[in-house]
Amino acid sequence: MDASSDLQNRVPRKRRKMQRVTMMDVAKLAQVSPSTVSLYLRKPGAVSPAAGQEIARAISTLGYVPNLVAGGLAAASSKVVSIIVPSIRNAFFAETVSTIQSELSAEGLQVILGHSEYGEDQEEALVRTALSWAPAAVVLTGLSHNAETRKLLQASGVPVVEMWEIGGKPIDMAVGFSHPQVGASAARHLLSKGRRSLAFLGARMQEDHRAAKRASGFAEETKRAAEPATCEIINHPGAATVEAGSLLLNRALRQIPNLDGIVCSNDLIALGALFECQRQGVAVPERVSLVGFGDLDFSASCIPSLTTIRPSGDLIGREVARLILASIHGERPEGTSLVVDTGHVLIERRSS
Amino acid sequence: MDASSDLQNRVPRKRRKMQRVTMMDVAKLAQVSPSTVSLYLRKPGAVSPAAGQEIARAISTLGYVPNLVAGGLAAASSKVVSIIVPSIRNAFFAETVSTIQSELSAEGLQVILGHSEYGEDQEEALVRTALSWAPAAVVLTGLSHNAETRKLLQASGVPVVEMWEIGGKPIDMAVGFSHPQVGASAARHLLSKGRRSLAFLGARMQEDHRAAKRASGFAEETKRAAEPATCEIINHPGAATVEAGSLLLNRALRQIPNLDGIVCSNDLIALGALFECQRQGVAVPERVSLVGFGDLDFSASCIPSLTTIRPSGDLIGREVARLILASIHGERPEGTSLVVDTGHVLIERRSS
DNA sequence: CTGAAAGCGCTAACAA
DNA sequence: TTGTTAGCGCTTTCAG
Repeated sequence: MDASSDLQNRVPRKRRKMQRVTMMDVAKLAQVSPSTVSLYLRKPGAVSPAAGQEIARAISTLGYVPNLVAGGLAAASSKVVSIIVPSIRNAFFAETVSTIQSELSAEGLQVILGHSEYGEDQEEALVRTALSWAPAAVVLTGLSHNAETRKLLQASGVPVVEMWEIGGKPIDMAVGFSHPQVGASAARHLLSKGRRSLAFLGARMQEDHRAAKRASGFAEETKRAAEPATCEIINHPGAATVEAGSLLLNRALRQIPNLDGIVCSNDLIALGALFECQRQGVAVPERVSLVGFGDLDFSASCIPSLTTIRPSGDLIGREVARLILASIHGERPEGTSLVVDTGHVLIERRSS
Repeated sequence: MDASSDLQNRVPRKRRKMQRVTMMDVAKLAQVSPSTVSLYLRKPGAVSPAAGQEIARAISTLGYVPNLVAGGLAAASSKVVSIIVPSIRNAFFAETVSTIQSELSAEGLQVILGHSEYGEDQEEALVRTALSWAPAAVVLTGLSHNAETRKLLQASGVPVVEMWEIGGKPIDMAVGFSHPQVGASAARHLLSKGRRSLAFLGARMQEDHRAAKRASGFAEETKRAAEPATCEIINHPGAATVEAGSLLLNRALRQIPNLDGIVCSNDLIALGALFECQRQGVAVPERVSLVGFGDLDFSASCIPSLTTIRPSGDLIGREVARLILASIHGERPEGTSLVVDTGHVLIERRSS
């Protein structure tokens, strides 16, 4: 009897749409109104201790799980933050995403992830779906986006953080560092070591604008050098992998007879170049100095250890999270800049 | 003038009240009812061409973006798939997540990401929030979860896929391979090379149950060998990094005098071990054979190239996506097993 | 094929 | 502090 009546009113006829426990159920059991439960959930201190206790009990006996979808609709802004990166497989972005996720989940925010594969139109599509979640914030990678993307975001009024790059006009906020400056630092380092025939080995630079900027910053600085030095930029159209590093090194060796200094657009490429040098009998750093970018896991351990530039994806992630939380809490400081420069550090090791 | 008006409409005073374009607006402009628009959006073929055209025009002139939050609430199931991995920084999971994301986004599903840092209670919390999105599916890593997690998931009725491991009873569906078998394959390979003093170098095995299973599969197989062979398992409590590989190798060298065969619980550790061998003057493969796991980017390029076992995170991702889509479309084949074994392949290279 | 109507579960004024 | 009252924007019967 009891069971069947229960069944009837909880299981709507057709779709066995699973009798989810709602806030209403909690309210009934706790003998308060639904809005009190809602209030309790959002600001536990705002309800009387007695009521709070009842509600807490009801929640746990019923196994209530709040429905964030409904909450998001009612509040006109869901608790999701959409992050769009070129690729999650990339260790840099994985680190940043991971950090952002940790920081935001502590505040009850969820992370929705998308990857654009370095395509601006892909990115636009992702922004579109992102926006359809009425997100609390959107995080993009870099400052290069197509016009439509910028327009959509601007029109939405949602806080936007562009990360991993500064030096242009952000849509809203930006956290990162200057890529040309990274290239310049690398160039200065090699020049200071007396290297004069330089090469920049990059991958996918037709799409990866940030890598391209590191390359051009490098080239500029070389031109500006006190002593005359030459510099060539070599691009591998495919992904930035260890394998690409090997290929690029061989091309550089062929194209530049006196090659004595190399900057790679990231440490994976540098590792490949290092392995290839070993294979070709090119002594590092005696004959050729090598500088990477990223300070990945292996960079300190490889042989010789790799001189590299650390951008700190972790710090970027933390700052992104901080800006997002400030925006959400309405604490966007008027006076303070909404562009955060996380800088970069050149870590000198054996390879140079 | 222009700037100030721009500012005004971009930064609403306090709460972003924002007049979003709704389906209603589209309906009005297209002179049809909202439900027709809704129908058109879900099954364009089901409305008359004339109406369809009007609606399409209205959508584009208005710049309408559907609100998935509202849709999810009404449909009682949102278009999100929640994926919970131990860590996104881990290249294996990054690859799988990336693949799942690509496959699902083609079907209009979003991916929400969480990482448990190898903690079962953390995982439970993530499952709780995941469920509060009324997700279309939930993806977990591995088969080890606490009782509460299993209960929550089971009670929810949401399709669940456990990935990267099979060999136990899944909550619902599972895609992966047997870790003990991976360990056994590695053991057989080394034994076949005449190696008799073996070591398994692993990291974080107190939490990473899958690595621990590879280790025990390895140990079992060694015991079972025709010729007598010894095997030690050495664990590094911290994360599985290149650095850890170096440390572990040194410990192994110290503990096992005649050490001649090593299996690492992943390629990062193997790379660190390789570097350390080079530093210590231990010839690979002459004195010690080395086998990794994962077939990461660098494994084919390093010196000597690394013998490793490829689990194919990509294939796992594709299968996970396939099962999810089948579940959602209600095509779960009764007869077919809901456990997919993606197997593993030993790739023999120079290090053994 | 199209439209009217009834919510989905929750939040946020506002009133009490 | 608590309860009442409206929706949030969409999907989904069910009629027409």
